[in-house]
Amino acid sequence: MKISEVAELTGLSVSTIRFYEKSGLCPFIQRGADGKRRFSKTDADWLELLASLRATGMPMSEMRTFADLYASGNATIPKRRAALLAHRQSLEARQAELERCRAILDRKLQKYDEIMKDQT
Amino acid sequence: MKISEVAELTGLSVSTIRFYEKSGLCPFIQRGADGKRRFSKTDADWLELLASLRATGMPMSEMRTFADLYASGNATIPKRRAALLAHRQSLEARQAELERCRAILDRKLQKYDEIMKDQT
DNA sequence: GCTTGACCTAAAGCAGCTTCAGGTCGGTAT
DNA sequence: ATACCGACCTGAAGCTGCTTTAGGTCAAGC
Repeated sequence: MKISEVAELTGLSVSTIRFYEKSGLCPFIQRGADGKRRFSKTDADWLELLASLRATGMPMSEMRTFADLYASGNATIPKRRAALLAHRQSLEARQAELERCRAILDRKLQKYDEIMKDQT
Repeated sequence: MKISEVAELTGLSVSTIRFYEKSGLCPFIQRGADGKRRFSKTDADWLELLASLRATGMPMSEMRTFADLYASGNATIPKRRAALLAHRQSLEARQAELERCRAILDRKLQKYDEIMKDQT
């Protein structure tokens, strides 16, 4: 698979994928004889997971830790599981926070509606 | 009200509030004779709204536009309403995206569980 | 009177990308 | 053949949205 296809698949930009590789989040990507990156299915899946972690607000430092665990093989699965569980928690908090903000926006919208009605 | 109280109330940091003022998101904050900022209830409410917009991903450029409308009085309320409605839409998209990512994380967690069970 | 703490400013630093400048290929239209 | 195009490459600079730092004022309490 080439980088543009992985970008399409994961929703990450081509630049972001290169940036992630440089940052050590996926240091295992192979190169063809032409020097271009070649992504396996496994690579693509990993990048999709990275994309989800990032999209849900995991900082890069934490992603880096997670990637290092991933790179050291299956023995680290319990640790990875724990990390994901913890992140899931913080994601739920984030979702609750978004709901709270949505309520604030909705109240404001209602106020605007009232003002506009009064002025008719 | 002093800045630390508004920070407490809105969840913004003191630095962020100062930064927002400098960026023209709330250019109406009064100063006491001592040169310190004095926030009215209205100011605090406005900053709370700003905080919600920011927390839900509105870019500063858009907040700036919104703030400029706010600063030019009640005649701009229909425009502000439209802006908030549009933002609400994008917030809903964002929430859906978070749900999607959560599903990916959950699938991954389940996989980990299976692997750990198999290895028992 | 001296320290402590809340405030102030301007400027530098940081995270997480994105964009730019400049270069190498392989394919295709002329 | 050659000239051009698009996808890839690298390294470095630029951007957004804060946070941190350095350095200073002032009122209050010991």
